[in-house]
Order: sequence, then structure tokens, then C-alpha cells
Amino acid sequence: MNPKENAIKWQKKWERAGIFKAKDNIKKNKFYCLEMFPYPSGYLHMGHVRNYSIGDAFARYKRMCGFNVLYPMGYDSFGLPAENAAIKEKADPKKFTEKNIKGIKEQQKLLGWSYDWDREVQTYSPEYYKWNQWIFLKFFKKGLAYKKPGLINWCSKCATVLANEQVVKGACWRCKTEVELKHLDQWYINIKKYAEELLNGIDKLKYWPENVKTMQRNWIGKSHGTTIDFEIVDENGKRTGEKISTFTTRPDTLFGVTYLVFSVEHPMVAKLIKGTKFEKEVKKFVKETIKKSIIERTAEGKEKNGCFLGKYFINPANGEKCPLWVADYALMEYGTGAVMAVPTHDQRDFEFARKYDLPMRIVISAPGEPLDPKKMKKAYEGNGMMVNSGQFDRMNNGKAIEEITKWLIKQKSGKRTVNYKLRDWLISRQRYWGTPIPVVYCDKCGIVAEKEENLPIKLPTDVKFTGKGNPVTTSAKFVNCKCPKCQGKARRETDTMDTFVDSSWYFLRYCSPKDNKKPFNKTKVNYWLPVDQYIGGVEHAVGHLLYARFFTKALRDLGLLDFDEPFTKLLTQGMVTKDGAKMSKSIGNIVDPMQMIDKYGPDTVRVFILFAALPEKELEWNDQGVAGISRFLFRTYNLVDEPRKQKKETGNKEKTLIGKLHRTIQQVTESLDNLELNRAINALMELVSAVNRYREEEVHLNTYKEILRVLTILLSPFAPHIAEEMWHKQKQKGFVSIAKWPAYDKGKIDVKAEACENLIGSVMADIAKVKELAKLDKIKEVKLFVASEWKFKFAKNMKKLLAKTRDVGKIMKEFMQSDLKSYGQEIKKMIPRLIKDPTRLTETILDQKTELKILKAAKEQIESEFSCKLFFEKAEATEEVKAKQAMPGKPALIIN
RNA sequence: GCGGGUGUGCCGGAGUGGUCAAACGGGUCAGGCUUAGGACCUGAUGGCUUAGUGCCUACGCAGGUUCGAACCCUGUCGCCCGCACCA
Repeated sequence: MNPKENAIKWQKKWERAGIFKAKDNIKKNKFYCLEMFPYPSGYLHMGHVRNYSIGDAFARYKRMCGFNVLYPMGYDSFGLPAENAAIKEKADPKKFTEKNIKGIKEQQKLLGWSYDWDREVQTYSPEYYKWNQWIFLKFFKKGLAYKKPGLINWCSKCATVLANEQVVKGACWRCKTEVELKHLDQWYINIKKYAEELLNGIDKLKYWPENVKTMQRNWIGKSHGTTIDFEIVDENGKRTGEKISTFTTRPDTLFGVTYLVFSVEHPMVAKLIKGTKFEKEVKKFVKETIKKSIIERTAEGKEKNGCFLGKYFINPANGEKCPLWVADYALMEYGTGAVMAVPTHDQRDFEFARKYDLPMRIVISAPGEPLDPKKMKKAYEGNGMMVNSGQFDRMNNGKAIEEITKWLIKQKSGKRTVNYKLRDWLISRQRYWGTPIPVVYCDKCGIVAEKEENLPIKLPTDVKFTGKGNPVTTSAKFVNCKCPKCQGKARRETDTMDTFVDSSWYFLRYCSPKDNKKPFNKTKVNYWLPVDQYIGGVEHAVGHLLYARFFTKALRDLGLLDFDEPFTKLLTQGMVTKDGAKMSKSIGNIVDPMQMIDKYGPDTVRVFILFAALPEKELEWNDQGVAGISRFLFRTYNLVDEPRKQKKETGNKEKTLIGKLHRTIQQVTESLDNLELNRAINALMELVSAVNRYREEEVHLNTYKEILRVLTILLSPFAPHIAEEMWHKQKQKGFVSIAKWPAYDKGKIDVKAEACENLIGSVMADIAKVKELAKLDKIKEVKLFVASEWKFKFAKNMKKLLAKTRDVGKIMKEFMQSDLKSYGQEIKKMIPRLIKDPTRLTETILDQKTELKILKAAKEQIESEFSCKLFFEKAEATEEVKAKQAMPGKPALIIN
């Protein structure tokens, strides 16, 4: 059998029979297994192979368990690479994308992943992005999508703005270019409105990995605090009538405020310095700071810089007049963009105050020696007793947070505030290959939404890719349009949507991919969703996974669906590495899945990648390991390809092998349920070894057949093509891919037999030794000494004891006081377990008959193989042996 | 700094209170079978020892709980990942 040819053969048969199609059958139990759809880069890498092999094994398993399984695939096919290719190679992005989809799909089919291809979704098609636009309009009408001027992240290389989530360590997530800040008018989606629900919802995601949940919590970044207003005064203490708001989580330190800083982008800065002698210097400072990149500004351990504004403010707590500064360490994006500074109790303020020699005052006492602002080397950020704080003195600072907030509210200079780090999602992109934002700008009517019936607003095709500016703007036909409201002349929005919009709801489209009236059919979506198992990379923890959750909630509030969370279970698969590093072109350690398939066939690649590590852990690619899997699969296949001649008599290994089979079913089933796929394969390997080891006369033909039949079923989620071929060779009907998953019978799992295995193991070891000796012609007779009597005696006594009393402690005591030597250490080890679970007594300890049986078999084997004679009666042991065998344990081999 | 995770033989990884020198696979070594092949089969693979067997050491490090700990608790160190001048 050629594994690759065999795979292709069965793939064609599956396709013809259409066995993987999901039915919108509302009565049957559904299971929605979803993988993060790929960006079609044209080739499949090992990360894909891992992701989809996990999903496929699971989808196949669930299908075989009788679920109505939805297992779809699609392509996240808008995005920059296609457009960059267009610029570079003068290709059409559409053709480029279609070519790539074709390529990647061929490879996916070759791996035998059991998708329902009828439901394929491609985000670049007008039939799909029409609904992006439709949803956008719904959001727009609800105020969830809006345009506003703002300070945005700009990537000069990609020539577009980026969402917050797309800035990684101050650089563009895609090209790693340092991000600049710019003031621009941009489209946003009001995800912040859902911040609270998104945060609370995390607690309900019981089956999500902890790290992903933590990342989302941190990203949303909720903090409770107080907004405090300060009145601004001039040098003489005269009120200017202006107020400044600050956000703090530590209102207890209010009495320690000695100055206040604005961020350089704060709009009040310019107002306060206008026409003063400070104007020139401050402006210079602000300009220089803004010019610096985010990376530079947020570098670790960076010295803080600032500039005095020439104005002051009044601390409402003590009426003190303190200076106003602008500083580079205050961030416009967080809180109000202004910070009340408490040098003694905040490290950043401390550093700043030291540098510019600003006053410090202790307001919270630390335990131990009293704090001295002059001697302090760092701020004290811990808890303690309030001091220098008027009426709040001697209060615990935790209580003071509450009391001072109450007091501020009463004074009308403060309020409780909940602050989030999460910011609204910036979705407009100044690029071509994306969904056009369906609005127009009319001189008369302003921003006007397109009419629904005009959708889709198709991407223009008469554009030039110059590499400069947004190509969409080069299409006059597209830009110049009519206002949907007044029919007058208007300009069309040329920005396109972030591709993360596309992927925020694609999993809904799979339920009714051809619907041309709605983005998705509500009934079907309510049937299939939420996704039961989602699988993908952890890199989407705060991007895609948060957006998709948001979309679900927003669409729910639009009445389009009836659930709150899209993904019930999430698995983030680990990286695939080679030589200890992530596979990458630059390191040159890439393993091409296609080469592996040519050499070994898809089953080997799949099984290796599932077996080599737990799905969520890092996986080190190992060529030798792959060869090992290939051998395992051949060994398995050979069981049916070259069947042994079975006898139609009941053999002595019957029970053992059936027990092993049921144990395997149990292990594979349980492992699959927990997505521990490596362990499932592990169990299969053990079964194959066990089947390989028995002898013809040991098992009845029917038993043998049944074992192979079930083994084939168990193998099929992992190595479906080989399993099909095996199924076929066994003359089974239909496809094993949709065969019924076997149930295991706990009663058939022969615990006794399993315990025997150990014994057999040791006997076998002895046989091996005998073999060696036999070869050397050194023995004529072999005596096997069995000393197992003690076990049964002991067990009996134990049973009696347990029957008398249930006081385990007492038994323990009695036992420890008794003469251990007479029992031996073996027994000592055994006791507590017996106490723990007396019912296992008969299971753990073999009955004498079984043990003798095994030994008899071993004896026969040895005798026939080596034409020697073997004794194993205790009585035959010589006195000498008895003496040496001070501690009888396992059967021992005596060679005369 | 904060948060999440992790640490077991040559390697990947089992094992989460007792029958454990540690499953299964890979590698290596020895042997078998062979129309010699990257196929298949058997055995060995912590240390010291034996006729059989047994003993010692080991699960990052240090303590603790327990009759008994790789497993539970405390502290500590290393590694990986995420966030980070978030007021």
C-alpha cells in the first residue's frame, strides 16, 4: 500500500459519498467544531497542519459518536499581503488571492480533513463583504460605529492606521515597523460600550485556557478609582475659572499631592500657556516629546522629563497651591490624561519630583521607622496609617480611600469612576484590499450611510497600485458618487475595513453560507452556535477572540441572534518548533508538510503531529519520530493485510485481549473527550503491540476479528485513510469514518488479567535469560520456584481484620507494631492500599489458579522452545534455595 | 514590576499520595530474520552487585505534613509566555 495514493483514493470516495456534510437538522444533537480560518498565503505550514489535524480528529470523533457535526472551512482572504503582491508583482490582488486559495485548499484536501466544503466562506467575495457593510450600517445607525478625530497609531510602511490590538510593543504587528502617533479622522467601533460585559463574560468561559482569559482581563483593564477635579489658579492664587480632572486609584494620598502633570497631548496645555512667558519653552518640550516614537517614550527605565506651565491649582483637601507641569510620563490614552502627583507614594512621581526638586509629603506611614522624604530612596506604595491628612489622620488608608472619596463627592470635587484600558476599535484602513466602508460624504448632508439596497459597495477595479497612498482613491468612478439622501454630488469613503471585522462573525456565516437575504439565518445560527470547540493560535487572544465576543453581543442586541458568547470551549495549540526554535524562513528550519506527505502520506504526518505533544504544548519536529509513526501505522495495517490463521477455538488469552481492547476503548475515548490526543494514540500503540504479541492458538477467530474491527474504528479519527483501507480489507460495510464509535464495557476490562501482565512480564524476562543460557547449552533442567502462598494467607487475614472493624487507624497501628519481618517488605507496601480500598483486594491479588495458569503457560513455552525441563513446585525447591529466598516475592527462576 | 504557565532518564513525554527505576514512542547498543531493505521481530539502555536476587540514588533546590510524597503544603531558583511609565 502506498500511503499517499491510498489517501487520495479514499478522499475521492468520501467526496463522492458526501459523508461529511452537516445537515441543518434541528432535532439531532449538534456539534460545532471550528478552527481559525487561514489567511491564504498559498501554502500550508506545520502550524496549520497541527491546528487542523487536532480539529479534524475531534470532529471525526464527534461525528462517529452520533453528533450532527458542523466542521467548516473558509479563507480570511482580505489583507495586506495580496495588496503588497499587487504592488510588487503588478498582479491583481483578486487573482493573487484566488490562486492562493486554490493552492492551500488542494493541500488541505490532501491531508484528508473532513470539512463540509459546501459551506466554504471567502471573505474577499462581494457575497460575504456585502454583509460586513450591512452589519456596519446597523452599527452606524445604533451609534456603535462612528467617525471621530483622534490620536491614532500609524504604520508608515503599511501606510495605514492600526487598531490598538495591532500594535505590539510599540510596533506594527505585521511588519514590525515602529508606530507613529498621528491626528486623523477615523472610523471606530464602540467596543468600549461592552467593556463591562466582555469582562464579566470571561468568568463564564469555563473551558477557556487561563492565560487567554487573563490576557483579555488585562487588556480590558478595569480599575476602580476616583476622578478628582482641581481648580486652576494663577501665580497670585487667583482663580482662572478652569478646572482640571484627574483619575486616581489612590484618593487616600490626596493630602500628599504636591504637583500635577499633564500629558503632552492634553488639550489644556496649549490654553494654559498661551501668551505667557512659559509658552515658548513648553511648546518646544511638547513638540520634541511628540516627535519621539512610542518605543522611545515608553522604554524601560527611561528618565522622566517635564516642564513647568507657570500655573497652579488648589488641592481641595488642604487648600494648598501647587504647580502644574507637563510631563512625558503621563499618558493621554489612560484616565483623563492628567495625573495628580504624590511623590512619596508613587514611584514615578517620586523620580520626577527628585529630578525637578519638587516638594514631598508623607501621608501614609509605613510600619517600622517613620518615613522621611529627604532620606527616602523610593516611594512607599504599601498600606499604612494616614498622617498629615487632617480629619482622616490615624485612619487605615484602605478605609481612607472610601472616606475621602465620599468627602470629595460631598464637596462636589470628585466622583467615583471606573476606568478601562480598552479603547474603541479603530477599523478604518487606508488600503485597497478590504471591505469598503459604505458611507459617502455629501457637502450638504455630511456623512451619509449608504442605502441597504445599494449593497454591496464593490471595490473598484480601475485602480493603480503605485505603492503610495490608498489605491482606492485613484478610481474616480468609485470616489465620485451621488448622495443617497439628496442625490447631489458626493464623495465616497475610500477607507476600507480592518480585516478583523471579517473574522469577527465568519463563524456565523458557515451556518447559512449562501443566504442572500441576511448575513446569517437566525434559526440556523441559534441551532449551531455557540461553537462547541474552537481551535487556534494564542496570538489571537486579545485581537480576534475579543472582537468576536464583542460582535456576538452587539449582534444579539440587534436581535439577530440569541446567545451571549460565541465559543464555549477554546483550545490554543502550541507552536511547532524545529531545533528548539519556531519554524521560520530566516532561521531556515522549515519543514514542508507536502514533502512529508510525499514521503510518508498524510496519515503519518497527522498522527505524528498529534502524538508528539499535548495539543496546547510546544511541539518539536523530529524526523526520526515521524519515521517511527510511519512504522507504527504499517505495523497496524499489516494486522489486516497479512492476517494470521486463527483457530476457531477459544484460547487462553481470550479474556486478556478483550480486556485490553476495552481498556483501550476507554482510554482513547476519555483522552479524546479531554483533547489529550497524544494519549489516545499512545493507547492505540499499546493495543497494537498487544495484538502483535499473542499466538494463534490463544484467541478465537471471532475475537480476533472483533478486535481488529474496533481497532480500525479507534484509529480512524487520527489516520483516517489507512483506517478506511483496513476497514475495506476486513470486508466491513460503508466507511469507517462514519462508523459507530464503540462503547466500552467496564466489566470486560479484566483487572486481574492486567495484574497478570506484570507477572507475565517477569516470567518473560526469565524466559529470555533461559534462552541465552539455552543457547550456550549450559542447562538441561530448569526449576521455577513460585512463592506466592503468602499473598493469599495475608489477604485472608486482612479481610478478616477489615470485616471486624472499620477503624483504619487502629489496623494501621496494630500492623506497625507487628513483626514486619515475618511478612516482608512487599506486604508492608501493600497494606495501606488494601485498607484504602478493601474491594480491590481480590482484584490486586491474583487468585492462585490464575497465577498457576500463567506459570504453566510459561513453563510450556520454555520447555518447547528450549527442549529442557522445568519444575515449578514449591516443594521441589531445595533447602539451599529456600534459605537464600529470604523474602519471597515474584516467581523466581532456578537453574540447576 | 504585575499576571499566567512550567521544571521527571539521551530526547519527546506518562505518572498527581502506596504494587514506581518510571508507561508509550524516538534515539542508541546487542541479537534474530532475511531474495540485504530507510522493512520486520527480540532484548538491553540510573549506579553497584547476583546463581537467583537484592541494595542505593532520582522526579529544579530547601524545608514541612504523613506510617509512606515526583504527586499535598511553605519557601526558593531556573525557564517560557503575556502586559507594562495604566496614575
